[in-house]
Amino acid sequence: MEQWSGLQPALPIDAYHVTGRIARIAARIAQRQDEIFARYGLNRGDVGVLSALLMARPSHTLSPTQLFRGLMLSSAGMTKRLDRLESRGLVKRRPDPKDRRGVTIQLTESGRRLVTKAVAENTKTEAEILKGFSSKERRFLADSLRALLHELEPATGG
Amino acid sequence: MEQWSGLQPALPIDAYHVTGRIARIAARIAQRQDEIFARYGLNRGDVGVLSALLMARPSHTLSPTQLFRGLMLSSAGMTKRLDRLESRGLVKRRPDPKDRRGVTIQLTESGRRLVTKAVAENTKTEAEILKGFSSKERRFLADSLRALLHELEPATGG
DNA sequence: AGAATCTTTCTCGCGAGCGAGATATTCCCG
DNA sequence: CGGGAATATCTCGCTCGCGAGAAAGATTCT
Repeated sequence: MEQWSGLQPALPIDAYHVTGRIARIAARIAQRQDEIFARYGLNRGDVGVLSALLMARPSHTLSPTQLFRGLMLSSAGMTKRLDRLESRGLVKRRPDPKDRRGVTIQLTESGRRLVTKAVAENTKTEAEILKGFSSKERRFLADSLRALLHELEPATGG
Repeated sequence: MEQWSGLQPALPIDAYHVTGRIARIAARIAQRQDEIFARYGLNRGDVGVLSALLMARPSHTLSPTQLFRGLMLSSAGMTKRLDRLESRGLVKRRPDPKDRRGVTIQLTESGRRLVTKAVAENTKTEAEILKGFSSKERRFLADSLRALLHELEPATGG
């Protein structure tokens, strides 16, 4: 941190130096993810759904509502995504036994295998991005971003 | 899982603690921008074009190629954006006097007024996001993000 | 100069997500 | 218990951006 700060003269940091760069970085990361996931026939949204299900213990099951809220998507968009994923056999819709309006979305075994591979490759690639950062710098960055995210969505953590 | 504070040592930071948060923050910032710009009848892409033109001195003029490269858009997408903006009188297409294949896109006076207002309001809102950060923290964050962006697009400066 | 190649912009058709609203079910409260 | 409000999912029509490729003009090389 000191090493970077030392290089900069005392100019005030305007918000767009942060927000603009974040937008741009996010777009670049998204591009890379698109390339990687395309090798598995998936797009970023698909992987979002599948990996949310992968992390949902113990049964790899969530409701469409949980999914679209967690993934910042409309319910209409989620319906379409789930249609695509289900038609490829990566997830399975079942009636929710507790709520007859509802549906549960379960990751299939083939979905589990596919998303595991895609995520592993992406993780490897993302680690590259941070290779120039020390352990301390990473922690500071991650903590700052957590604070920023908290500013933007007070309810949740992450 | 995410309970630690910045003071606790020794937990390694995985890349997704950075990349995942950046993606999420970018999505939230985008949501806010969408709300603000919608009040002026604009979307984020429109503002990208208009503010690039606004910054293009001295004549507020750029080519479609400069625009779509700088804004990470396809040429097809840029054509459509420019169609929309031109039909509203916010920009004007003229033949490029130096290259008869080309076109120059010029911000109109009404476009200039509109984008100036929209950007001013957005800037005010974005400053709010960083209000919890000290001057040092802002600098660290901005510098880290610049380094990260440099990692992702080596050619350009951010 | 002429041919091959590159560049610039635009057209076409498609995919993905959104908002509005439909339908079925559950919750809340008198 | 019953009626209105809330919730869960889905359908429909729309917008936006993308990839592929067309058309016109510029550049390069011999």
